[in-house]
Amino acid sequence: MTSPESTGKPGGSASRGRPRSEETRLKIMRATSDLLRESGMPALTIEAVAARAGVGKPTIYRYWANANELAMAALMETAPAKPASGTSDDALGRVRAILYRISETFSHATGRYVASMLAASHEDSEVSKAFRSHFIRARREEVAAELNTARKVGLIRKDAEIDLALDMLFGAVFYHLLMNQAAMDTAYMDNMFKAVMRGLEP
Amino acid sequence: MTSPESTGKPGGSASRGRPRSEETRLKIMRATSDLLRESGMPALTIEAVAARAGVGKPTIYRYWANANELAMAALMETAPAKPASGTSDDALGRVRAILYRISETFSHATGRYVASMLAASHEDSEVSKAFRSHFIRARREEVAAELNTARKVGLIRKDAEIDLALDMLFGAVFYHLLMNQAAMDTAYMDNMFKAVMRGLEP
Amino acid sequence: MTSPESTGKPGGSASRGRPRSEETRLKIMRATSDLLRESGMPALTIEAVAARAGVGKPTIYRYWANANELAMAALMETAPAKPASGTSDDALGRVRAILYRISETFSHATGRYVASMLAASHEDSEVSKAFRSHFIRARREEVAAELNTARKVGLIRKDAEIDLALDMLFGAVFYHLLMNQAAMDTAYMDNMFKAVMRGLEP
Amino acid sequence: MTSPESTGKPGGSASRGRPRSEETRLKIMRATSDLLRESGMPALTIEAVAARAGVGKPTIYRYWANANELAMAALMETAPAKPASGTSDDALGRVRAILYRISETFSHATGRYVASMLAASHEDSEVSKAFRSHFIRARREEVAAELNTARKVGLIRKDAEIDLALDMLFGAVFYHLLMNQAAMDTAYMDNMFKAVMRGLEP
DNA sequence: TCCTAAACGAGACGGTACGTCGTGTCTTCTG
DNA sequence: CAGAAGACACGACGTACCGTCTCGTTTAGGA
Repeated sequence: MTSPESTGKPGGSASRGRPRSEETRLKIMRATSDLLRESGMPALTIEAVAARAGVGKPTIYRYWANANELAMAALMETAPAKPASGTSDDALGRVRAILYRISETFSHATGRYVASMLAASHEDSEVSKAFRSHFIRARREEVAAELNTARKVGLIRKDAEIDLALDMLFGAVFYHLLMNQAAMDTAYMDNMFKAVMRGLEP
Repeated sequence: MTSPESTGKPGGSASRGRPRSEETRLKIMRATSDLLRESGMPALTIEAVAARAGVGKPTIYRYWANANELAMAALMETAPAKPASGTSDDALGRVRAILYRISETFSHATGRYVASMLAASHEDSEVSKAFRSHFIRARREEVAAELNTARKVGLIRKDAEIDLALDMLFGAVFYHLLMNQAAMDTAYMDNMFKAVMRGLEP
Repeated sequence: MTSPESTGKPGGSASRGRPRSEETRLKIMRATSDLLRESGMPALTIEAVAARAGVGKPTIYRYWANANELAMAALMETAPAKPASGTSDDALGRVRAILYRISETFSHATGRYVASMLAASHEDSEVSKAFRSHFIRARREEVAAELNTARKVGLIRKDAEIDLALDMLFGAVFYHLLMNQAAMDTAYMDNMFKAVMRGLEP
Repeated sequence: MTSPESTGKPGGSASRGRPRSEETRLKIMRATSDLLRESGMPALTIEAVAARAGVGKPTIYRYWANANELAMAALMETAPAKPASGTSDDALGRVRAILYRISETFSHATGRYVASMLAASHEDSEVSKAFRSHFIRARREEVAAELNTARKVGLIRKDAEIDLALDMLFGAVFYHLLMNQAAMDTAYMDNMFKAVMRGLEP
């Protein structure tokens, strides 16, 4: 999933030669995460990763095209999309929980990098797409599912535009993060959530 | 306003030596904008700017600390916060107009860079703050003023939380830009606006 | 012999990584000599050599520490210690021939640089030592051998101090060069030689 | 004598404007000597001298053309050609004393710089000539005078070539310095002197 | 069981840009 | 007006990484 070059090419010569070592990939990922955590993106040079991982530079280039992709890959492995723990029993409560979690995740050091990279990555490389999907699309669909449930149950209007609601919820969270460099506090989040819901309620 | 080091400072030794040349500063700004427009951020090296502007590298470093600050300064001079033209006569209409304008501005090439840089700039350098202020705070306050007017006139609830509304409006616009790499279309924007307003109306 | 870092070193890790390219070294030497010949020491910048040789600057620094060492290395390769051609059949005649040759060598453009560098180099780097050895020690020992022969044959005193004679012979030649910026003329050289010999003869 | 541009132009406009300050010149000389002593030639930049002397760079350039000339000027003021103290009463003894002194002078740190600069300076600027004259020609003529005296008194041959003898004496001293980076020891010097004299004695 | 092709470490290579330093010239203000 | 202060265009410095290459050395398949 992570490595950009699909390994199994059944057609052709069917993978001759020595296969890529999973251990090597792990060493690289580990070194990358460590460097990111300790010194941030600007210090994340291929050179440094190679030295730290005890790996040749070409080996890294075999897997990823540049430092950015490398960072994305590492962040995806390091910060897995953990499911919302301690779920409430009503759909809207669960939505709120998810938003809380997101707000917190992205307010921490590493999360900040993820946010920057999400905003800055224009290219549509494989890794870039995977990254977006991993960190946004996935959570977005999580919330979308809950809202659909809520709609079915009648908690929100039948003709409520889910997509719009998602833009507003996520938008507010991220914009607040961007502006204030900190997670939303509970009260503010609740207000925001209520305001959006007011626009959706029957 | 733009140059990071205020020139005046009558306190101290009252500006000894040859004063900095405004013309030089302009040449640098011009070269920077040109390079940004033609080839984008990755091509914006101090080296290239110096060559293009016919200026020594140290001169650039005298004014700005790195390529990022340089870019921000240039973008601020180049893309001035033009006031909303063709203003409607009702406050909410004007808000919508402003949001449209923002959405369009940031969907164009240069605007995309501005957005990325806004999201990516962690440091709180002087220039960085000015940049945020120039591109966001200013527009935000423009809208805030309109919403306050609307509140006074009774178009929205007396206890409506303006700040929250601003987060939602701007958040939705930027988040949409980020996700879809394009400006909101008219209909979508109208829906969004209506939804937020529904949360605020009396 | 010339390259400062001996390549062999069988002890240790036995030359890992891509080996240094002899061709590259040659390109650098060639460019250096050319620049020296055409424009002299002040024009011998690492930058210029790199450009001319079609080589990266770091590559040059991998081999030599600074422009001076680079120049020395190139001069050693370019101006090889050619043996005295047309040797006479008596030892003292051969000595005189060698001195002539030295006087001429160091009175030409490149030779002047060599002389300056010999006089100016204080440090005792590897290259610096090799340089001295190449241009002085070697010739000196050539002459020393002849004088020893002469002593055996009885042309000069048994207790003649060869080292002293060498200092006087070479000293006079170089000092004259230094003062007059030109090679000794034949007559003057003969006189000098005779005077020194008078101090040594039986 | 030292400053290349003669200050007192009595003819013409009779020194218009503020006259050059001797104090300024002295500050520059002092700073130059100090820097030379403390950190050597490579550290002797116009920039550093200006800063240390509390003087503007243009002021330095008004007096000297480059760092080399500046150094020469300072060395000439700092290391004055002190006359041979404790003179013996015979001419050859005095010659030997002078040579001793030279050998010692040029074996010390600053002297080494002087020697290098003597050897390396190709250009024939005003200062360069003065420098040579100050450090060599003067001593040379000192010795020449003694040798002429000796010739008159009959200590050396009537037809002895004084110039040649000077080349040999000074040559041996400087060459030895160059090769051994140290002053001649007494015994060696005596031997050398005797050997040259043997070539000259009646 | 060999053969062979790819992965791997190491590091040299041609480059590009960095940020700094020094040069020598200039411009402005102060004494 | 000389002189200090320092901005300026220029150019070289030595360093850091880039991404590619060439080595010698594993490490598995497929022959």
